[in-house]
Order: sequence, then structure tokens, then C-alpha cells
Amino acid sequence: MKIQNDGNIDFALILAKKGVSKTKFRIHLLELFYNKRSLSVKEVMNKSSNLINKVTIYRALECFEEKGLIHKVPSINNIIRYSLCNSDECIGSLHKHNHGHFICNNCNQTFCLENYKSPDIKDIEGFYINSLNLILEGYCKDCHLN
Amino acid sequence: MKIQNDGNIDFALILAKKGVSKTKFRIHLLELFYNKRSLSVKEVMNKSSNLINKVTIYRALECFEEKGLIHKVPSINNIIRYSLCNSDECIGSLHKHNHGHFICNNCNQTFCLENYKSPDIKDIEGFYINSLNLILEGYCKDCHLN
DNA sequence: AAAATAACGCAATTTTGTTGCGTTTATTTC
DNA sequence: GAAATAAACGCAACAAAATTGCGTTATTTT
Repeated sequence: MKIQNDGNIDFALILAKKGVSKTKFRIHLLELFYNKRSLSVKEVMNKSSNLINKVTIYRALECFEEKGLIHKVPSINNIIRYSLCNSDECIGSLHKHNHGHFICNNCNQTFCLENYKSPDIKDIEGFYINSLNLILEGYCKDCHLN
Repeated sequence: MKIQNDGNIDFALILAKKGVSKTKFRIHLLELFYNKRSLSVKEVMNKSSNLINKVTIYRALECFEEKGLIHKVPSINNIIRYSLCNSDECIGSLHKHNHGHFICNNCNQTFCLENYKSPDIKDIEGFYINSLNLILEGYCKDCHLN
């Protein structure tokens, strides 16, 4: 994925293309994901104004997921976590995101590992696969040092 | 993994070898995992006597994980889920479980996919990997039909 | 068997996520 | 561009999931 995060991205336009209402918060939310790629609900809360209600955050994330902007990343911390979709992989609510994700067990940040792909599993007898995730956990550079 | 689930497994002995106290409930819990391989907290509750307190369940699962008997399986439903460790893969709290897991989005059952392995990722610059999980989600045979 | 240690149960609390409904904001239609 | 429609928002209340402290009971060690 090539993200040109040079401050010239028209987030409102991206929302419009995906059929998402262009409210102040949702533009802000999309910007957050373009900056950090992967966020938990808590991180979104911390990075949003205190004036934004948590219900609004949950509903916006749900909407973004349905419209193909972000996808859930599995985790063992029983925390909902989302990552920005690759526009060439995800269309609408059909999410195909075969790159790995690394989750730091200390700071809880999630990192997209573009170079590490999930194996290409097509069909397994008796299982109807909707999503496939390669999840790595441990400590990121910063947390390993401390 | 070869599990000889023929009713002749000495669960108490396994607990003793791992340094886990041999209480009635913990013997029962280990048996559950040998029977089903993968369980959420809720499933453990349902399969245990109503007399067992949920706190006991949480603490026993935590203990089993620390002693290398079971490991957490990531999921997008933010539900804590555990799988039996392969004795040849996991030693103590060092969990290496490179087989995939399939989680049914309807019945929430988890299935170990012994034949589907995670790619063998050793080191990634800046990341210190503790565990690696290959997570598949969708519908199992039973839930797909309904 | 007694002492030490670990597990257990209970109650209370915290954290996380959800639902309903009236109000505000954005989008569509004219 | 204003009115009508639809969607998003905030609030309060609720529900579910997980955690903590502490006194009691069971297990392990000596």
C-alpha cells in the first residue's frame, strides 16, 4: 500500500467515495487511521477530543468497517482493534487483508507487516472461510528496550 | 500432536509434571481441553458445574497458560479463547504454536488446523516476537448449513 | 500431622461494549 | 439555496466480561 501522508490527502473525498457521511469526527477518524494504520478503540478515544462520545466512536468504526475503510484485527487482549484497509484488497464489506499484523503486548500498538503475507489458503473441508489473519505478538522496539 | 483420548490419560499426572495443583476442578478443566482442544471462557463455564465460580475459572486458565498447558487464541470477537498446547511446541510460558486455528463466527467454536501452519517468521527488525498465530474465521460445517 | 502455600468463593468494582431515544447535523430533493 | 429526508450524535441507562481484595478451604511441603 502506498500512502502519501503528506498532508495533502482529501479525507472528505475518500469518505464521499465510500458513501460515508463527511462529519468532522469521521474526517478526523480517517486521518487517524492514515497516520497510524492500526488503532484500538481506546487509542481512538485518546486521540479524539473529550467531547466525542464513546458511542459515536463505536458507531463510526462499525460504519467504516461496513464501508470497507477499515477491518478488525484479531487480538488476545479481548480488545477491538482495527486496521486501515488496502484499497486494492478490500471492496465494500468484503475484506481481504493478507498481510500480517504485529501487536505489542506492552503498549498495545498494532503494526501492519506488509512484507509478511498469510499463506494462501483457499478451501478447507468443512470450513467456510471469511477472513484469514496472520497475528504476531511480542514487544515492539520501544517497549523491548524498557 | 498425538492425543490418545481413550479415557486412560492421567490428567492429575500431567498437572503434577507441569507444577499445577491437582484440584478437582483443574483436573476437570484439563480433561475438557483434551476433549475439545480449544475453548472460550464461556464454553468452559457451560461445561463446568454451576458450583464453580467464574473467578476460579479465570484464575485456573491463567495458571494453565503460565505453566505451558494452554495458550490464548486471538479472535476478533474480543473473547478470551484458549487452545491446548502441543507438548512438543510449548515449554513453560514460551508458546510456539504454529498451526492455524479456525473460529466459527456463529457457534464460536475454535478448531485446530494441524495441517495448516503459520509461515516460519524468525525475526523482523524492531519486533521481538513471542507468539505467532494463523487465524481463520468464517462458518463451520454445521453453522454454514443453517 | 502440622505448617506453609496455593486455590477457592463471594461481593464489589472496573472495563468494555450496547441500546433506545430525542436532538443536531449532513445529505438529498425540489 | 431552502425544505424534506436521512444519517450521525449525545446522553443515560444497561449489559456483559473480566478483575481485585479478602477471608475460608483445600493442597502441598516439611
